[in-house]
Amino acid sequence: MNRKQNTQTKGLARQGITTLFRVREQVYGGLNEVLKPFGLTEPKYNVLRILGGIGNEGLPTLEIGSRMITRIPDVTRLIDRLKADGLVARERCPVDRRIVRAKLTTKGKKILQKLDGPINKFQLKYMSFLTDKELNSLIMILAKFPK
Amino acid sequence: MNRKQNTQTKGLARQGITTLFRVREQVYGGLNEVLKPFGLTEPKYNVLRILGGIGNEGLPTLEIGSRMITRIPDVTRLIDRLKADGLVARERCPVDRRIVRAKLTTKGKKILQKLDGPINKFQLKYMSFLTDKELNSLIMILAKFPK
DNA sequence: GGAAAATATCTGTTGACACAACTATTGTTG
DNA sequence: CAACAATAGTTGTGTCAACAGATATTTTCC
Repeated sequence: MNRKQNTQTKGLARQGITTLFRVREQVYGGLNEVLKPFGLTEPKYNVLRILGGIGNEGLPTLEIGSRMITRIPDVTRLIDRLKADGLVARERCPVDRRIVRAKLTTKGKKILQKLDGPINKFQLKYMSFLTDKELNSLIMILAKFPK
Repeated sequence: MNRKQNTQTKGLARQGITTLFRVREQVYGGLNEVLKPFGLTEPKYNVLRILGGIGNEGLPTLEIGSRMITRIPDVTRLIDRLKADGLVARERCPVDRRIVRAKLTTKGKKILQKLDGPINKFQLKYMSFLTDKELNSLIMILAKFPK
């Protein structure tokens, strides 16, 4: 009986992980479709959203990296690309000259605003498969995983 | 009240997606750590697992692609790499010469066997944060999303 | 105050991914 | 049965990601 339980739990664990991966892939694809017409990818959008959520003073490179959902080891060149797109600007901190802060340009702020509607629509669309109760459960259950 | 509800749901939808992404990232990272000592990545392992789950006759390239969890547009070169590792073999179907089947080599089968323990351990480790009931709920809720 | 450690970022390089165009083979249809 | 469409894979090309090592600046500790 103990063995049976264990076998069952094993199967469930596998199934849980597989389903988690599959659904994430689905939602991730949907997000990238929303972003594509704007010339953005998920990691790029991630940075913009992080910078949009704070004040006008910007954030140091590593701080951006640590706040990202998708772990990216090379934030420098991700920001290089955003800079090439004209969406962020860089400035070296005068107090501690090791630090480089990135902040949104006007163009970056505008694109975030323009994304607001489509992103909201996307979020509601993909979560519409769940009732509010299920959505709450999902969040609660996923919150049990350690950061 | 309707507006309030709506705003709340919006926030929940955002939170649900963010948490989903974050947890997947965590688990995905854990999986890749298990695979790394074996010279594998998640997509590579994914292919091996798919080929291991069927008989000895192998599967056509596109069929492998459609069964993968992570959507990969370029299965050909993924299999190229697995072939270079000596883990899969290719053979052109004599009946329909458009089709190329990939199948596990002995080395590929062996590495899957060697992975069996570590992968099981990994799965149980990451799902140990949940009770069986929560794990069941998670699977049930995630199953509501369309394929 | 100067050497060593720590911090913050950048660069080089290699391999992997993404999108599109291309080839080869088979199926369909007038 | 010839032409066109459909199917199955492959290849070309540019971009991106991953890992390691290098650089610049500040902090720490004798």
